[in-house]
Amino acid sequence: MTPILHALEHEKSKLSQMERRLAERILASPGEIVHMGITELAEQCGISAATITRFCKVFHFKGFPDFKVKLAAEIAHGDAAPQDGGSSYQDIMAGNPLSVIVEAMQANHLASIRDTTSLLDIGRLEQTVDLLCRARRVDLYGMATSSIVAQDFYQKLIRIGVNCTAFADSHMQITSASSLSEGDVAFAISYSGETPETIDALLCAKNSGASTISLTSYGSSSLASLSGISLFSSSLEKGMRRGDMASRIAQLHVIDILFTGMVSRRFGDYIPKLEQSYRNVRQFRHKRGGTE
Amino acid sequence: MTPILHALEHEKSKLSQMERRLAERILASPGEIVHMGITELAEQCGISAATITRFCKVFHFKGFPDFKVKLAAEIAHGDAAPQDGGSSYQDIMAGNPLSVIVEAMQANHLASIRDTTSLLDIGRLEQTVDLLCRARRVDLYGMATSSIVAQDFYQKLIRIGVNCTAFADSHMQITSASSLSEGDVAFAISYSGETPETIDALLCAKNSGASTISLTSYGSSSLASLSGISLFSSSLEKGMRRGDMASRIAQLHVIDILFTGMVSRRFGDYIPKLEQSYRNVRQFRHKRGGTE
DNA sequence: ATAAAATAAAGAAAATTATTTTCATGACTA
DNA sequence: TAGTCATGAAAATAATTTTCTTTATTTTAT
Repeated sequence: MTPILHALEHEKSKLSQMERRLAERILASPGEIVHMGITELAEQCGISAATITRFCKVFHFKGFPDFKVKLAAEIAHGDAAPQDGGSSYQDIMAGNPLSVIVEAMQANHLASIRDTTSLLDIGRLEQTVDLLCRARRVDLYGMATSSIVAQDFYQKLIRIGVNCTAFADSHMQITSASSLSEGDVAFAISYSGETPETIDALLCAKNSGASTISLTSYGSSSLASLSGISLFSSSLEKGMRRGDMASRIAQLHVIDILFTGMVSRRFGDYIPKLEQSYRNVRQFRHKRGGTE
Repeated sequence: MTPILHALEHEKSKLSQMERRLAERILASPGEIVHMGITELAEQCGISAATITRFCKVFHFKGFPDFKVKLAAEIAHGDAAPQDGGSSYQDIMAGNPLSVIVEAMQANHLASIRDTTSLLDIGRLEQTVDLLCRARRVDLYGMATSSIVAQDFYQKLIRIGVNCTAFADSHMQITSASSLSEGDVAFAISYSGETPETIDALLCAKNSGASTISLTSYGSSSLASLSGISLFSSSLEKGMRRGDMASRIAQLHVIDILFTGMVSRRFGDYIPKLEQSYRNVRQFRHKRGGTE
């Protein structure tokens, strides 16, 4: 199932009555929805158009048309792409031979990258790249698995001379967040979007006047709601226990896009720094001569 | 090419000037179009919105929104699509619009995962899983980008109670390697396979009697040659400057396979520990209650 | 060959339609 | 009993489509 539909299914229980009715209608025949206007859909569900718009915002779409386009892209995925096991996530069970695991893992990771790409909102990416390029200082927040992603981004950013930090320690995150100010950027990464430490840090950064960006798995989450720009990677089905594997790869995929976007935008500034950083590492090593 | 885009390409010559300009804009980056309003697109092409609507009708769509939804569905089909085996890596250039970067990045990452999977040697993977499951102690070595991968593996391994370390500091790596002995495993990760610090650490581990495993980009490298088991991720074409992006994702892909292989093999031992580790994190958080 | 008529292309403005926001109401909750 | 929440109605806004007009191009009749 596609991330959007999956998210609907998953969050259905948390929705209000009318919203649930809408969710059910969408799940019943997603293919129809994409060719409908908001009014038509509202009538069919016996609800108001306003509710539909609100519903779309809950799921972080810009509005109903945006929802339609993204949904259309995803359902298209679903019934195509059978060349690598389809884009559905495979659960990995006990006692499977390694060859099965390899296949399943490949299917998962491929699906996760594809799904993430189709969820991406170019406009938001642009904004994010913009903020990051301009930022006086960038704070990266993430715990556990997400701290890996944060550190990865950190390594990239310092190579192009962006003033940034990535603390794995939650106290340091807060401390750093408190000292941000306008023109700074706080970037929070979380698989669930509910990691308290990360939420706290982002809130703190927001209060300090920094721009806030989140990268979470798709679906409504606290972190996404309270951040200025919310970016998403694809989420996995419930049954899949270790969803953070694919998620982490999907998040790195987004990070790579952001970073490349930055470099591409400010080629002249960044590339020399990047080259220099590579050169310095090599040079230093040669000088040292492998001893020590 | 998708039917819609193909049709545009084909009929382009028969269209009028302004319509051709529009068709070209759409063909240039179809992915962007679906997220645009008619007005925005009109401006970008220097034509009027009316022309766009007319254009859509020529191609038998109900209107522009209808066109967008259909196009979105179609490019979703096509965007992955290197099932022809031609999994070629795209170079990412300066000044590219983000939509192009997104597509290129997706192509790269998908290709890199596919290629890596096909390079994998199941036998070696089995051996590796075996060694890791039995190991008294596991050392993970990796510098810079590869240290991210090492830390990721570290986080996974400690969750299932494997006694392991992942130092980013090269002195600590050596120190730790020196204290290994038979029955221990040293796992070295490096994109180039030539990182001196990592090579030193692995050599040291080998001298101490530990089993040695390397994970590098495909090709002959010092690290691969001197390790007991050498695993490979896909290597990129020369032209691609920042190959470490895709490489890192490919390496994580391998790590995921190894880890899942371990869990799958010793399901009874590992799963309870894994569950416990998740539970503890949650529980601890609740106790704390979000204060502090 | 040239002027008038016809046709086609394209934009501007008007009309329409779709979507979003605001506001008011009633229902449920603490 | 105040307060929050869900919801729809209506107002506001935005997007799209249609109509109308202009301009350029081609055709045709002289």
